[in-house]
Amino acid sequence: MAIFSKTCEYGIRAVFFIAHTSANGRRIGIKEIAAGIDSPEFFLAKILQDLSRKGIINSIKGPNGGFYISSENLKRPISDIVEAIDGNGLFRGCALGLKQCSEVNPCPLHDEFKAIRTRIYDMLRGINIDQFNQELLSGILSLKK
Amino acid sequence: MAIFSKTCEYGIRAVFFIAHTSANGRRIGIKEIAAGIDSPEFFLAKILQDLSRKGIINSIKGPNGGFYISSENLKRPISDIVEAIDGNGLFRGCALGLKQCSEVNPCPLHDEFKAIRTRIYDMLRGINIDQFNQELLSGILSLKK
DNA sequence: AGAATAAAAGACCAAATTATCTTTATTTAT
DNA sequence: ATAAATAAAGATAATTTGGTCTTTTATTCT
Repeated sequence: MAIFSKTCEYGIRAVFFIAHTSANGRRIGIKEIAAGIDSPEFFLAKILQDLSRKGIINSIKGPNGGFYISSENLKRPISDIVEAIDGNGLFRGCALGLKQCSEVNPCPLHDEFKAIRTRIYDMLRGINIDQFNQELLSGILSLKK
Repeated sequence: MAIFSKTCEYGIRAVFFIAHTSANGRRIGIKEIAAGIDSPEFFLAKILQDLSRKGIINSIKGPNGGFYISSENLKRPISDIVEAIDGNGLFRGCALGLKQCSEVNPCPLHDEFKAIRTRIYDMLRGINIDQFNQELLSGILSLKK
């Protein structure tokens, strides 16, 4: 198993791509995004519709329309995208799927994973979308396979 | 998304349960294990068959048969169970699903996740099944929901 | 107003995961 | 030998995830 679902992988990549290519209010269409991050177009459309409905990204219909990310949304941490798509299962809940697992009734892996979960959460919450723009622009980072 | 698949959650819980209840060569049947860890019996049977085939746990058919864990297998790290069931996707590969992601061509989350993946792997590799027995016996840890 | 453009929404399909039930093979005890 | 116990293997079904296509709605431009 991977860390994120396919949906979430595509979602994060698309958000970075939109932020990267549509800086200063310019919009970008679904076809171009899908090609840019190498994902199935119609599937990605569903994902972006969902993120748009949830207010994580922005969109406008019609000619010259497309997806973009408002300046407020650019400040969102990556954890917002992950939580919107995959929920908080990566950060909370028991690694062994036990409902009663807690501090007083810990599963065998409870303490070990507590630290790791916190670290993942802090990391994803500590960086926002905008922070990657410079690095993407300077060509250090890559979004395509 | 959770960290492990359902299959893996049940698998780990079952392995702990077998190790816990069948110390010194005693065997335990699938029904008892399923009840003990609160998992669907036939589904768990499949999982244990698989782990048995892969040599992670041991089993014997017939009267007084059942599952057990040899002393060598008790020394296995938890990572062996995870790798046998969920593969190494949690430890290796790109968090964003990019095939070309690497040190020289890193995805935006590459460095952040490198440390976390390593930590998860080291943790799961650093503790073996046997180590939990004492804690389970002393009642500190819990396997049932 | 009408045509063109683009996302939103809805219907559908495929594959993987999770789950259940039945039959078979192996071992033990009588 | 036979019966009983038990895991292994096989078949099938339900659910979730991943993916595709078509129709509708909103917007813009002429």
